Parts: sequence; structure tokens; C-alpha cells
Amino acid sequence: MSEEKKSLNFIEHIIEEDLRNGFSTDHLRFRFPPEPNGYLHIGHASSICLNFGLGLKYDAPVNLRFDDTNPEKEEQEYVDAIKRDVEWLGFKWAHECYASDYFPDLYKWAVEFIKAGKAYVDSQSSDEMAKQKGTPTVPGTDSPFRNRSVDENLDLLERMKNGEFEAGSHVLRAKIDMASSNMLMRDPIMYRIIHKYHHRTANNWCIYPMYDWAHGESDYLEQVSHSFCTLEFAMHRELYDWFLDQVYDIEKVRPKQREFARRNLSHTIVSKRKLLKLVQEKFVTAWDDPRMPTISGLRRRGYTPDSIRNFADTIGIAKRDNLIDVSLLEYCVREDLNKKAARVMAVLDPVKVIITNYPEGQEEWLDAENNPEEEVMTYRKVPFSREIYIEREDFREEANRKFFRLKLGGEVRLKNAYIIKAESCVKDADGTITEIHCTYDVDSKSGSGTEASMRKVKGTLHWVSVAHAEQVEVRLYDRLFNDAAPDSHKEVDFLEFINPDSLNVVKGFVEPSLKNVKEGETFQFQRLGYFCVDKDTSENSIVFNKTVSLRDTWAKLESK
RNA sequence: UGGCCUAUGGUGUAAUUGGUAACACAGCUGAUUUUGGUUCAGUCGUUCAAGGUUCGAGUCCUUGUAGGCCAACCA
Repeated sequence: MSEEKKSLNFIEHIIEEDLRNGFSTDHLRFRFPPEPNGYLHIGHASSICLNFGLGLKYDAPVNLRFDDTNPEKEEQEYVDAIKRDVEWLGFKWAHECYASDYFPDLYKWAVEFIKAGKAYVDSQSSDEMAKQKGTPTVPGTDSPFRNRSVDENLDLLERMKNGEFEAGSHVLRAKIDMASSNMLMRDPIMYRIIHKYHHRTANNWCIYPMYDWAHGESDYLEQVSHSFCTLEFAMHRELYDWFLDQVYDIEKVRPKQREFARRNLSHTIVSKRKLLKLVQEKFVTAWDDPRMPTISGLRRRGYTPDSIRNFADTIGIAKRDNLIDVSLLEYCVREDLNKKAARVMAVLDPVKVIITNYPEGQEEWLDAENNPEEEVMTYRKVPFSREIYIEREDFREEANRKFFRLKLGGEVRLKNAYIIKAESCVKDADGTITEIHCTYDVDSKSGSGTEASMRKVKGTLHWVSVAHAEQVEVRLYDRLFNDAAPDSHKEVDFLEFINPDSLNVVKGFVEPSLKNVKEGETFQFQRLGYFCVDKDTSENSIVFNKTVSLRDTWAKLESK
């Protein structure tokens, strides 16, 4: 382990301090608690890596707990997707838990609250209750139902549970302090009535616990030692602790909530509500559209679990607001894929090159390295012939010295093949180049060892033999939003920043070794970028997604 | 204008808890390269402000400034 030198983040400092103060490592336990109301995104990945990373570091169990307390938004589909994503990231949970499993415990506790005078049934409308709540600067006022008798409260709660009342007619509230400076402490709602099918408890329950009531107690029931959530829950901590105070047994582990800042990625959004909107209003094709910042979208885009975990480690965890540049995420995939992805040749914007002195009908199968990063080099065969495709942008009739590529009268190396020289080109009526006529240096074959093969020419181009090329569909992606922080503008809706050109589908040609690729396989198209095989691939059509381009210092030069 | 949280290069995160401000990304140079990729070497640039405590402050105190969060029968 090379972790020794790694400095600790503030969460680890908290744990270390607890350990120093006598908390036993054996009692360390964490949890990742998503609500199954949408797909996991890159922000969740950070939280997953934090909690499961802590589990690994301290050899402590980590539960996957579904916070399924609101049947109006939650679905089994999301539960399944979440499990798939966490697994894909490479983590194993100790227990698969559901807040809904604790409904009976919570109910029992609620009854005790009532008996102890710490909870009451309020029968006002939500509007009335909102009015009594006061404002941050003005204290609230008591509900007229605040002092109902224990018996009446008990009776009402039971009937709420049994479904005797309509949604909205009653709620159970904790009796705390209507004047608290913390709005959440002004008699928060514990239960509300919802008549809706729940994906796990079906129609067994007509009352459902609110987040604050369910979360801390769930942590406690699972004996989670450290419960980490995002900053917007900081104010909830007082209430979390209050609920815990009512049930806490000194013999047991008392969960501790601490908050960290949500990670924000530039040029995207990570609000589930807004992501849902992108899907529903068809700005993207689905939750796993490769442009989505969801884990399933990133997976389909060609991101690897390693790259995402690495990203999470690199950005770390802290308490201040942040906007992480997406280029760091891209760096992380490139770093990973550079080691793993086989190199192949593909031409996405083809123009035909005819090698006039290469015998017609002849073909050669040349050796090509699969990946120069490999410790033990492996090779494959690539066919070469008289007519090949190169990228349109790799040829110019005239160009200055900085253009290392093919130009009239200039030489260039064809990767793994020969040195060619452009002699002339043919254009159509519009002036578009349709053919480039070249001659090749017969003795310059790559790896042949001849003097000519060792010649240094400035540029090397990738290419595909016309006769052997496989046509494929390639989906090129650009960022989904043109703004660095599309949902940070109060005046402008995030949809205004949608990039209309975020998807560009092209037909390209790839070398024949790619004829039998399978979904999910990743390649480096040399000089272009990393690409992976999309799930839309079928027997008669191959579809690639562009994951990310290679670093391109030439493009930078050009744009200057 | 009540309460809570935060402030370190362009970005993100550290700093042995009061002891030489560093790591990564991005940028810029150059070398290597049959990918304008990779790799390597170098370079640019940082503690919100003002006071205070101290031999010594990014760290502690005070005040200010800026930003975020809190008034859903959401989580």
C-alpha cells in the first residue's frame, strides 16, 4: 500500500480523532444511503468512493441503504440501477438495507414519543402550519392541536396508520420548540399520510416517515458509526441528534452525522430533478445517454470504474463550495485508457488516397503494435493496398512548416506502413478534394530495417485500406452545456445553456480487426481519441461512442 | 436584517494540528517519439481584508468582507 504518505481529509481526521478518544475500530461502520428516485450520478460516485473507501481503509462494513420513505417518487427500477452502478464501480456492501424495513421500529418509537408527550397529531392544513412556522427571524406559534391528550394522539396515529384518513388531513409532529432559531426544530413532521403503492411494503402502510425521522434512526438501527451527508443537511444535524437522544441506549454506538460539500462538475448538472427533466423532455435519449453525468451514462460513454474512482480520490473531500473542471475527469480516463486500450486505426472523415506506383490488386498484411504501453508487445495484422482513406484534415495542398501532415510535394509516414509523397489531387466541381494521388517509397516499410525505413519524416498519419475497411457509426459528443455552471444562474434556466451540437453522428471506416467487437470494448483510435462499442451495436452495424479525445497540442496551436 | 457553514495559485485538495505553503490538473518551454498521444525535464502562479496573541500564524482571537445553506406533508 502506498497510502501511508497520503494526507487525511477532514472526514478521516474526525474518525482518527474518535479512534484516539477510545472509539473501537471494530465499531466503525458506514453507509451509502441513496433515495431510489433516480439514477446515480458523478456526485454520488464521490460519496460512494468516500464511504466505501473508508470501509476499505478501516476494514469496516459499509451498508447500501435505500432511503425509500417516499413512495410517490421511488421505483424498483432505480433500486436495480443503483445496485448495478455501485457494483460496477467495484464496491461490495455488507448489507443491503431499506429504510422501509424499519417502518415497524419507527412506528413503535413514535408511539412512545406520544406517550412521553414528545409528539402530537396535528390536523391543520399544510398552509396553516406553514403560517405558524414563522420565519428565520420571527419565532413560530403553537398549533392549536399541540396539547392534544395522549390518548387522542394515540388513537389518531393508529387510525392514520390504518388508512382511515385522507392524505393531508393529519400529520404526526415532534414537540420540540416553535421558537428555535433552527427552523427544522419548530415541531418537525415525523409522519405524513400517503396512500400509494410502495415498491417494497406494497400497501401495508398509509403513513410514511419523513427523512429526518427515518434517517438517524436507521443509522442507529444499523449501528452506523459515522453518517456522512452533504452540506445542505448541516442544519438537520440538530434534529438528527434530537431524535437520537430520545431512543439512544448508552450501550450502543451512537451515530455521528458530519457534512461535506457536494462536488460540482463544470459544464454539467447533478440535480436529480434536472437530470430527470433532460430525460423526460428528450434533450438526451435516456438516463444512460453518454452525455449524461450519470454513472450509467459515463459507463456507456466509455469511462472505466478505475478512472472514476481515481477522479474521486483526486478531487478529495472538503467543506467549501467547488466547481471542478471537467478536464480533470477527462484526464483521469485518458490516464487509465492509455494503459488499457488497444490502439487501432479508424478514419472518421475520409478522403481517398491512391498510391499510383503501388501495384493494382496487391495487398499486404502489415504488423501493428497493439499498445506501445504494453510491457510485452503484442501485434496484429493490418491490410495495406493501393487505395486508402486518410482524414480529410490531414491533407492540405499548401501549408507552412508547422503542418506536419500531408501536403503537395511533401512526405509523410503512414503508420505501420510506408512513406508516401503527395503528387497531385483531384477535385469535384465544388472544389472539394475527392482523391489525392501519391507515390510511395518501396523500401520504407515499417520495421523492415532498411535504411529507407529508418528515414525520419515529420508526420505520421493513420489510415485504413479502402478495400478492407469496415464502415461503422461513430457518435461524437461535446459537452451538454455551454456554460461552466448551468444551474447556478438565478435569472436563467439551465436549459438555456444546452449545447445544441452536443451530439454529432458520423460514418467512419475502421480497420478489419474491429469486425467482431463487443459492447463495452474500448479502443484508442490512433491520433483521434478513445472510443468504446455502444450497446446499439448489432450484427450488421457497429456503433462507437467517443469517450474523449487525445490531448491535442496541434488543435491548440491551430486555434491561436 | 435570526441561525448555521465556508474562505489557500486559473481549478481541486494538502500542510506533521502554532514551525520553510505543497501535490495533481490546466497553462507555458524544451527533449524524446513511426500517435502533434505517451514519457521526461523545466517553468508560471497561492493563504479574503484589517487588527491582535506569539520568538513565530494559512492554522488561535476580534472585527469586517464575500459566498453558500435554512421557512416542502422532498431527500
